[in-house]
Amino acid sequence: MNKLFLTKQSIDQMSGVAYKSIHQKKRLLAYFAEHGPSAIGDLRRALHLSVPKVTALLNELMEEQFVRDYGKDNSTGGRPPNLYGLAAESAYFLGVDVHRTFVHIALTDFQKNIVSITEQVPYTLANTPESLNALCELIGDFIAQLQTPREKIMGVGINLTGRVNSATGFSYSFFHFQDQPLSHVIGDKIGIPVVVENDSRAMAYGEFAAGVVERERNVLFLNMDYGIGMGMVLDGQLYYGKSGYSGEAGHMPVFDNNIICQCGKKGCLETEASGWALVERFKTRVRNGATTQLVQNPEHLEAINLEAIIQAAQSDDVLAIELIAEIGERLGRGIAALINVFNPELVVLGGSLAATGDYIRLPLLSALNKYSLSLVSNDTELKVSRLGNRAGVLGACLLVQHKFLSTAD
Amino acid sequence: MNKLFLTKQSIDQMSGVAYKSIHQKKRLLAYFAEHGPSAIGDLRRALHLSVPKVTALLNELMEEQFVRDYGKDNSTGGRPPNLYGLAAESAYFLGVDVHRTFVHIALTDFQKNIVSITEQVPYTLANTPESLNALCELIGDFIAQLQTPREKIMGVGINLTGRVNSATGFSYSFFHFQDQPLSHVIGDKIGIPVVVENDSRAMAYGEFAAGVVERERNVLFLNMDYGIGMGMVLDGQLYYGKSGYSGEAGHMPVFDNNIICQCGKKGCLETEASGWALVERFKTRVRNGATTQLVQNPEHLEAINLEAIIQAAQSDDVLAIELIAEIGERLGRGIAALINVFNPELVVLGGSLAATGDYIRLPLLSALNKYSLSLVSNDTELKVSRLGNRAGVLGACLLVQHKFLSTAD
DNA sequence: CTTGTTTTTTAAAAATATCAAAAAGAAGGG
DNA sequence: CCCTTCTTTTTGATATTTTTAAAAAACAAG
Repeated sequence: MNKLFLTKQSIDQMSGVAYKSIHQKKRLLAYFAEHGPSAIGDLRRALHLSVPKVTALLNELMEEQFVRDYGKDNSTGGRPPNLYGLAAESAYFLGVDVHRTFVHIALTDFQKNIVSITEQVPYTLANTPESLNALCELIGDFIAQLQTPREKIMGVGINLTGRVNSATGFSYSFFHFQDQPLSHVIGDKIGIPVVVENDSRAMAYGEFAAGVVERERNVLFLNMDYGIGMGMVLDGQLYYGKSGYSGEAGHMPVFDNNIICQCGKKGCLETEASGWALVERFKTRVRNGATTQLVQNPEHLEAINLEAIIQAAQSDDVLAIELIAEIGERLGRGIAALINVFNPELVVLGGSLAATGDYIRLPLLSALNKYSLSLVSNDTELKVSRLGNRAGVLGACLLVQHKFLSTAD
Repeated sequence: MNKLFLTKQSIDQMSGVAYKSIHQKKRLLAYFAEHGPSAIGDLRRALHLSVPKVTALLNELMEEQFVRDYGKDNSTGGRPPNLYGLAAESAYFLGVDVHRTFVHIALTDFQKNIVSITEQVPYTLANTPESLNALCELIGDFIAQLQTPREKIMGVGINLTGRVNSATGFSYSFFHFQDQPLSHVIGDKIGIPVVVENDSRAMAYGEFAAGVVERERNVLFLNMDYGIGMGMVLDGQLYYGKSGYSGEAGHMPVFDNNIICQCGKKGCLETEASGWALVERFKTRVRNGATTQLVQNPEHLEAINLEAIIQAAQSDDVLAIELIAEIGERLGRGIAALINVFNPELVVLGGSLAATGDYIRLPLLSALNKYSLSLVSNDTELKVSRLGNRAGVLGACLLVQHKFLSTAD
């Protein structure tokens, strides 16, 4: 039954009609994945095929269980068309969102529903083979506990921070121990094809495919955490750059300060407009006598970390709100630069700092008006992530689904 | 004969096979345009068609004069394959590169050769109907003087500065007098389909399709003139953004100065790293007593303009070279930001300032090392435009050709 | 000149589109 | 409430297009 998902080698050995048939079926499924259940007429127009041909393809796909009849659509005057769509339980996709101290793992069905999810599984990310093994075990455990039969899981998507080239399957910042691509290494261990992806890009895709993005085709997604990452959807496609290192917005040199960034350079956006900068500024203010819910004794600043500050802001801590606004204002300068360059329809604020909602969004918005060309920024909406901390793990699942239905070859 | 180039309306009325046949033929021609003369076997693989089908299509295209037999390729051991390619004289494309005080006009054949070109035609760009009429007359004069029959000119590409949406045909900064798109307005006047495009984007496409770009698929093109514009080729496609306003790199807020930019904001890249900034700094230095070939009397600074400074640098004027290096250094900061975001394979330096070659390129390069993540900038090459001041006009021609062969619908 | 290799042509087989007919509702009238 | 008419979708038979597979052709090398 799993005849649709093939390796690149087998494509060359395939006969012309076999290739064509698979290509057409994938295009049908991809159309369903993007547009939901559809009538034969729509499919015909979109794929430039005849009605009988589409009917035949759909019948085969229904035989293969990938497609299901979704009943009648509302009539437009005459006979109502039949709707066909993906059969939710015919294929599943697993996503793993790896953070420094925990992972999220989720399984989605063919209809993009979350079937099973475990969040905040304790895990320590380190660039060691042991850490990689531990990750594979966590994935194995998750699969073992599922109701879903293993062979129905068509792929596993894994998000990692740092430099990842999802086309080749290589991760350079983490787990780069072998000559083989990491995706193959893990894929061999767990026996399911693997796609590795950069975390911010996966989050961007999550919001794009199932989040706050509606019809927009040019979207910037800001992953605001301790650092600042960015995922970009341009002309409806995830953008990678030459070797998957795009989106390092946090290291744009936009300030004239002397703060040394993690990357070793000075003046990076991150040095003044990131979770890291927020924590530093918070500590400095407390040391200088500012009061906050978070700490009573200015000698003991251990309790101050990013999550704590975000929580404090949500409980109306004045200092937290004030400093988050400052961060938003500075971030606005960086985003203004990006808007001038990309002319996007939408900028999505994501990552842990996005949980502060309008506390960060509104100062950012006013900075945008200050720094970006008004004509350009009038084109651009600014929204807060809808998926929140599930953006990554959902993005991983959906990205695997997308890759399996892609006809790029 | 001109059956391949159709309006969008007629596509819907077309029968399925007619559409398919045109689609396939266009794909063949587009393949030739990109890869040059090719053998049937290559075409078969690239288009996923059978050999007899490709043969039949080629025969029709040869009948229609678009394709020509280019003789035998070198044998790989057995029978040598026949090469087919575009017939240079079967279709022509006209490009018009509009500057403030002059225009370049050129005609290219189907093989991307320049058939005829007139450069620096005096013309005054103003946002008035008269100026638009004058432009149309210049185009008409150019066509009248050609040997090429008018009906073989498949399209006219026109580059304008400012905000241009080439998909809809609207230009907003210039000639926006009617509700109709500008491309239709001009097209009706001269009787040939028109494509309007932003100048920097057209230049970027020129370098991409026939200039310094070889196999790179992610390329940033800097148009360094009085202002700083940018055209972007991402994943092998020109990037437009939501409404064709992308690439405003000159207005990224990266400096903390108080110089007010043309756009009304402060701190724009252009305020310190553009031809405009170069002229201002040059004047200031001369007023403060610096010596230069350009002026003897510091009271008379009229002779100082961008072209003069560039020429002075080329004749080894120390002040010019020094200030150009300064501009390059500052521009490096902006480009570093872009490289961090785009992870491109190549950044092309174009526009009039590019004529200074290594005088601007080398300081820029060292600034890049200072400001961008080394891993990212190691991926990126920095080259000077090959087409020089012909990038725009050639880009206009090639972009029209590209649009006419596109199967996007 | 023969043999080996690769490309091109050809004719039979398969796949696909077209067009006409049938089916499935919706709307309106008796 | 049922029947007729209207509209649109779906099906089926036929015509067309496309692929397949086998034969022929073109050239290189021995």
